[in-house]
Amino acid sequence: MFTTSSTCEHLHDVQHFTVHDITERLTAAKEQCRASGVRFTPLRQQIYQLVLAANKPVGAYDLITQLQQARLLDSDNESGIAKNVAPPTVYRSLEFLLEEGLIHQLTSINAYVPCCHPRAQHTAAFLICDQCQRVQECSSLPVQEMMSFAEQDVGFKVARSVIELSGRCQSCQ
Amino acid sequence: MFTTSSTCEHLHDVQHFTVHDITERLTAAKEQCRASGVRFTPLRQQIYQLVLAANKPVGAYDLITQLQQARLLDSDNESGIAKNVAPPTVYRSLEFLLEEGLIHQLTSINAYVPCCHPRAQHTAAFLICDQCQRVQECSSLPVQEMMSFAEQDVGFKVARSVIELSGRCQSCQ
DNA sequence: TTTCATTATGTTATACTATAACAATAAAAA
DNA sequence: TTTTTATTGTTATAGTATAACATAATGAAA
Repeated sequence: MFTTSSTCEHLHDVQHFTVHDITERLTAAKEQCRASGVRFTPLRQQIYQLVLAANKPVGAYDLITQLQQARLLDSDNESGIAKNVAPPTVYRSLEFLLEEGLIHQLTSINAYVPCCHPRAQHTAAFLICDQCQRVQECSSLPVQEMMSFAEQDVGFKVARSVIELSGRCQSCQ
Repeated sequence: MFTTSSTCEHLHDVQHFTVHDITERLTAAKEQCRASGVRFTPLRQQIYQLVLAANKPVGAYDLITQLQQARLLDSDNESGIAKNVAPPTVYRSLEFLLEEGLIHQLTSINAYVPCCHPRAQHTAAFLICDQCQRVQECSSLPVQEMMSFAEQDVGFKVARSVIELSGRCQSCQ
């Protein structure tokens, strides 16, 4: 976990967490939210957990399906009828998690992954393997240079960035 | 047109073409297609023209609307009833134009812009102004470095790239 | 030229992604 | 408690994109 490449200190697999890792992350997230005075509600925790537990980028509608199944198994529910979970429910929580820097959005594939270094908003690039679905997050030099190019050389004030490279990861070649 | 920044030889506004520029582009595109043995059909030309003429990134459904209006004005059409233009019609032509390298897709805003240097597939970054909608295309050093970082340092074989920075352009600050 | 194969476009239907608007509920503050 | 605020539920719909099959136009072969 938190694989550190020999050539880049800021390159990480964003998935394939152990149960222990997930627990750790959840605890850290709780603390972070408490510290910044925002509410890490059960729903938000649950969705964060689902994003962490997935071994690939997860879509909003995947999350809806999983939430419905989870609610189906709830002790309260004896009817066996799935409670409907509507899109706004997950999109709002995803937005919260994005704002807290706990997850990243992969715009090019309409999916979400955990942030490998939860902290204040930061720019990152993502390497998305078409084959194994693995995602590597990278906030190293070339990313910084791209930003400084835009801001310093071009005079462009960057508010949001989408830097996503798709292809084949090393182990899939 | 083809604004060249003093600090970067490969930074260009992708829009605001004169009528003359558009004609020139169309001619060049015809020649390019003829040379590579693909068919630059009237529909494809028309859609390319619409993308060139727009002074901002244009969405697929914008193009559908414009196509419908254009067909409404056709000499043949005396009924005054708009012929329906369905999504596949424009998506297929957009795909063609992308493959020929005549346009770029802006994934983060679901829109399309002309390529400022039509040629074989190339990697480019885009600076998208939230305010004036202007888009600058950039294939300069930082972009190259990002690619070489992925390929050389990480061993990731890049097939497609989405590099889009949104914010405020210099003149909008 | 006629026939055949290929490519392009038309057409219908639908899948997928995301948000608006308002109601109900739960938590925090007064 | 009462009031206020934040969160979640609910319904409806907007926006983006593609599958599948029919028709038409083009280019190549006979």
